[in-house]
Amino acid sequence: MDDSEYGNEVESKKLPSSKYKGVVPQPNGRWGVQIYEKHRRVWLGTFTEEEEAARVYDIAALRFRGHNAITNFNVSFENDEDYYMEKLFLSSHSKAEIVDMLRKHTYKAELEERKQNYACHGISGESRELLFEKVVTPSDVGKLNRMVIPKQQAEKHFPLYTEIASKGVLMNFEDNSGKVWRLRYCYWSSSQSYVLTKGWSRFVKEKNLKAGDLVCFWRSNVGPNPRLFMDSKPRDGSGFETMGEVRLFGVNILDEPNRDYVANNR
DNA sequence: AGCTGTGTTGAA
DNA sequence: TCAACACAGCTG
Repeated sequence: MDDSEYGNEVESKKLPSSKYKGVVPQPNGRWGVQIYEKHRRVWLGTFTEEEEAARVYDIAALRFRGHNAITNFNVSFENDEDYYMEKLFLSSHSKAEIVDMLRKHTYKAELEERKQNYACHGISGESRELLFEKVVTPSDVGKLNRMVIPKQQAEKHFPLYTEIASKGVLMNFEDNSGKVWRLRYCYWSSSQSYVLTKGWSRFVKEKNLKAGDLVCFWRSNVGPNPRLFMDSKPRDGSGFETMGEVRLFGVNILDEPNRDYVANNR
């Protein structure tokens, strides 16, 4: 008898199965990773190490299916700050963004960068200076797609010079999850108002902002560059649940309804 | 030329 | 939903 039935893996055409979920063998000995969603396969890249591939699957599973997803390794450090940071990181990126990072092998680096950011600035605002808050009006959250910044606050914190006032400037704000919001800020001479325009309606929609809710603006001068922050607070909060402390743990931030996933082929 | 990732199928 | 298998087509 020949040895084709056993011990001839080297020249055998049969690829070795992986013991890990979502991990499939590649002809060259590397490992592919895939996850399924709605009858469709989402390709997560190829990796040299089988275990690395398995961890990639786990990350995608957490992002796609929430923290109860079946994974290859135990990722259940409830109460662990690193695990919380990772959940926050996952929930503040779209599925497409996470898939992209996994495929490009940049997920770990980007997560670490976010953690560094957190360590430097904190999420609870201890290094942020509150600039001002505004109770949003019905027209701020209506169809005008703009928010008026009270003139006194605008001129104090976000001065615009006449040459560019009408054209406006693009400003980047981070919210408490680390998500960046890019908004146009300009002066409308017709109404003599300072307004946030392009990008504002997206913020309203995603934060589910209602008239009477609060929008807060901060600045941080820690680190190389000054940074701006904005986020919303519901109208009748206890007044204490700002951001940062409680409410961080135990919230199913990964259980949000699914949104945009578009496979990106490149 | 070698590799990745898709097309496809059948099992659970 | 899942992995197995074959290989088209992409990349360098």
